[in-house]
Amino acid sequence: MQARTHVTLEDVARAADVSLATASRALNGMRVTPHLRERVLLAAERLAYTPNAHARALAGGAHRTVGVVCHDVSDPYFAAIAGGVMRVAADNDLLVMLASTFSDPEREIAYVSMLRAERAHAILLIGSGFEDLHWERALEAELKPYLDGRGRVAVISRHRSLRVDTVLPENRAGAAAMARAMLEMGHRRFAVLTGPPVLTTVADRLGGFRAELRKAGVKLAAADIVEGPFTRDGGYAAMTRLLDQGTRATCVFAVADVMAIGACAAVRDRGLSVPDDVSVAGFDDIPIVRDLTPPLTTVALPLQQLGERALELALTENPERRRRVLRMGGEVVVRASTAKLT
Amino acid sequence: MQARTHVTLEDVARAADVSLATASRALNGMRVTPHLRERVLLAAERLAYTPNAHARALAGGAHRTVGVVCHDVSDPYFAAIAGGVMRVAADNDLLVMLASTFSDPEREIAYVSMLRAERAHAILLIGSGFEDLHWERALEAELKPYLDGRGRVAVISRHRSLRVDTVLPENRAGAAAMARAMLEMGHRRFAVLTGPPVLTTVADRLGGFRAELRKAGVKLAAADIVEGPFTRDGGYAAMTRLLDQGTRATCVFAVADVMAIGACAAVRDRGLSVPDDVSVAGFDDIPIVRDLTPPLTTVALPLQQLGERALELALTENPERRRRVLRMGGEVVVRASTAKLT
DNA sequence: TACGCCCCTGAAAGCGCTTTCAGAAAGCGC
DNA sequence: GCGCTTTCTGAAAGCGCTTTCAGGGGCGTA
Repeated sequence: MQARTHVTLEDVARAADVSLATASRALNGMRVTPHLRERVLLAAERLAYTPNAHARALAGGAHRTVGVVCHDVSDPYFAAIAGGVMRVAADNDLLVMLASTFSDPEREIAYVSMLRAERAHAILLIGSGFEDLHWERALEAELKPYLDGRGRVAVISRHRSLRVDTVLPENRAGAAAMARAMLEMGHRRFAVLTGPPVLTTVADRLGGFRAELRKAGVKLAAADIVEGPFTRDGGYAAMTRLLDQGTRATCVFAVADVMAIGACAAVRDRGLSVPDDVSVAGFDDIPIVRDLTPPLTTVALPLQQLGERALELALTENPERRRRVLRMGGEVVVRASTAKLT
Repeated sequence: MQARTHVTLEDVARAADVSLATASRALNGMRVTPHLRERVLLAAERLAYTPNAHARALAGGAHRTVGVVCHDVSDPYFAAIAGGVMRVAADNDLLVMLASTFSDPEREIAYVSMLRAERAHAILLIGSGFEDLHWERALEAELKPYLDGRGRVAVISRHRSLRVDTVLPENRAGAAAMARAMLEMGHRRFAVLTGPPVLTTVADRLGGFRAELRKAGVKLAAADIVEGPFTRDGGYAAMTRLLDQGTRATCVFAVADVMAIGACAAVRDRGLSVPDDVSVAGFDDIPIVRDLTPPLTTVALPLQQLGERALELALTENPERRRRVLRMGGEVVVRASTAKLT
């Protein structure tokens, strides 16, 4: 698209018979005689002029672009968050560059590098956060110019040492609350369907749940923690394995709703019932879960708001240059996928 | 982010004690004495140099960026398509600029303009297509530089006159097939939950369904076509209205799965049963619908592939400069949300 | 009518990179 | 060892825009 096919400011200036400088000023709303301004605007309109964003950015003009990195836009969790980001972006006339890493840390770094090359105004990392200091160092190095500046990065997830503004879902507390809720409902035998443990999000949810059980003196056998990819099918497979090994759990906690959905399907496919034979709980409260049968008990996160707040955070100056942390969500929503044990 | 905080090629060249030109060549893999190349690469590494994508684009170098415009990323339909786009983008080292219009045609045009300003390699319009020639003219004007070039635009949806490469879901044929399937199951009284009629996608689905009924001599009363926003809640509200007005339909066809999901909820909330009291069918086959109870009968679209093919289309040269049209999907998948009428 | 001040316009520099164009260095044959 | 060709390197010219810096015109004041 770099062919001679684009109208330039010079073309407009010539058509309006003014200098380049004047044309630029007219287009950018600076003081120009109304008469000339009109001529320029008209010429621009007639020629269907679109300023070259690259030239503008290069010359130091405004360039309204933000970068967002997530695992997978097609996952309802990220889609919902992205929805919030998009809303704020639209309100601020920002163009969003979205990248899916498909959970590959290398790709995450590569994308951040590309966003840096694009000189994105702000960078948002959603659900990043790997339990890997080596990786975090690399990310930090990549993010350097942004970190030095005035806080134009925000993350949604916990990072071990990265000093950036954070919107933190209450993963640990939420999972703990879920454990408490299930204990109160009389459950004593649990199983957990977990995702890749290198993700801090997973670690926190699993950790919070376990800790609370331990506090209550309830054991969680290693065999009852089954790991799988962070997807519907991952949940299905994990639950199937659990069933295969003849688990005695009465309550299964999946660290993400999408996994819980798969788990429910697996239970049903065995001819068992949720919640009569086994209670299933999830995490996230993605929109669809209230329309399932039975509707899913889960830990609610205000997903759209997560995205909104994160972008707002990245967009507002941070004069004190201190890491701002916004904790959100974490309430247990009990629906019909979990039953009281009598 | 335009402060003096970024390392430039000049810095690298100086550090490596070579000229700018040599540094550029070394970094871009052109012929340079191995000895010098290594020095440059090392210097670049040490300084954490990231080329300025704007400068590069401006100077005519490669700039790997594509623009995607959709209604709302958080909608499962678009999310799934976007997933496909992301996959192909990742394979091609492309950065994706994603914009949500929230179904506002003005905003759609504004975004295309921004993408044009960014000199995006390719532009993808997903589910665009308004039944509004005035709008289409404006869009065409905005897209001009891309249309003149060698086919770097693709759309997923039908446009009336826009001459661009198209990945076309079989909306009309799919809806017709659904009508046939329902007729074969014995239904004779129908209702349709429809979206904004200005969307060609909606028009085609509604049109295909109606035409097939008419062909079979089955009437569809105007009162039995209820319109609502293209969302879960829109479907819920529409179905509620239908129920309120005492519809006698035995089968309700929603022009989108998300609406069908809302419709099912509305039916249940009335204490009625899907499919015993009323059959519900949708369109799209978004991933979640097979996990609903009952699983949703729908017209299947290979959503992810839609996105993949569209981007591939936009990325491949089109020497003959003819509009390429790829028709996809449209098979009826009968699940348990629809019942035979005896 | 003449002088000074202020605002507006135009020329030009530069943002960071790629690429052309010569010139320098190196390689070859005789 | 000389002169030619063949590489490879460095200087410089843009890419399209914003912005500084003077200069010029219009106006107010005496």
